[in-house]
Amino acid sequence: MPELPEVEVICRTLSPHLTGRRVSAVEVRQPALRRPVDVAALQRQVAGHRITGLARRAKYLLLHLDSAAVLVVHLGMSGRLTLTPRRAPPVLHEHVVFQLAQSRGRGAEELRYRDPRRFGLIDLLPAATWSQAAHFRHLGPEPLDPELDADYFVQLSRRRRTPIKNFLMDARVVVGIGNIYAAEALHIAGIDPRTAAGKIGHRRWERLLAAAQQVLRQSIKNGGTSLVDYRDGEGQRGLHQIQLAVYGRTGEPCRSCGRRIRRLVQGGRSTFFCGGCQR
DNA sequence: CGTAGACCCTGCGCGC
DNA sequence: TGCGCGCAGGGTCTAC
Repeated sequence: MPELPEVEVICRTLSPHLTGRRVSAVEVRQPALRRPVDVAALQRQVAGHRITGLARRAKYLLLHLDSAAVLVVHLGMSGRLTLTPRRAPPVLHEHVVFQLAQSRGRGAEELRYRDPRRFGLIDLLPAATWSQAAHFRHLGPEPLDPELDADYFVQLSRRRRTPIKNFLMDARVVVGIGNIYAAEALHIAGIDPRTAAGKIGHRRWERLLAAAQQVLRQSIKNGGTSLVDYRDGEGQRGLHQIQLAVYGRTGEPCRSCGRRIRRLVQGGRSTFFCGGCQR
C-alpha cells in the first residue's frame, strides 16, 4: 500500500494533531504483526508519554516520544494509521489503538493502527540509536535528498544484472520506491523495466533519477495514491491514482503513444510498462 | 557476493 | 450459491 509519498503524507497530516500531545493509554488487540508487538514496552514507554515530533525514514513513520524512545510504525501493504474520534465504532483489524489525552478545543480522539494483512510493524527503539537498528542500518539514501546524483547509481549498478525495476525497488540502493512508483518512474524516463541495471549509463540514470523525484513529489502534492486501502492520517483518500500512466493499466492505451500497456512479472511482482515508449 | 523464489496474512473479484 | 484461483502500495529469509 504505502510507498514514500503515502507515508510522507500520513506524517504531514498527523504531525499537527499529534505533536505535543500526550498518549494516555495504549491498547494492543492483536500483537501478531510481522513481528510480535512488545506490549510491555509500549505500556512503559508510550502510555503516559508525550509525542515530541513525527518524521519519516524510507517507508517507516517515526514518532518521537519524551520517554527517549522512538515509536517505529511500518504499514506493510494494507496498513493505516488514522486519527479517529473515540466514539467511532471499532472496525475489524484495528490491532493497536493509542488513546490521546484530551486537549483544548478537541473532542476525545485516538490514533488507530489498522492492518488486515498484518505485514506491518510496530516497534520501539532508543532515541539516541534508532538509526543503527536493524531496520535502518542498511538503508540507502532518500530519493528526494538534493545531494543524490546519477554518479551514485552508476557506481552501485556496475556489473549488476538485476532488472532496473527490481534495482530501483531495492531499499539498500535507494529507499521509498515501491511497485507503483518504480513503474511510473521508468515510464517517464522511457526505460524498459527489464533492462539490466548495469546497462544504464550516466545520461539515463540522470533521467531516471529526475523522473523518480518528479513522480514522488507530484504524488505527495496529490496526497498519495489511493487504490484500495490507503488513507492519510485524517482518513482522507489521495488523488494520485488518477495520474498513473502505467500502473494497473494493462491493455489500456498509453497516453503518450497509444500502444497498449503490458503486464509482466518480475521478482514475483507485477510490472506495467509501455513497449512503445520504454526501450 | 548477487539473484531468484518462497513466505508471512486477509480480502476481493473472477470463472466455473 | 459456493469454491478455488490469482492478485494486492512490502520486507525478510533461504537456497543456489
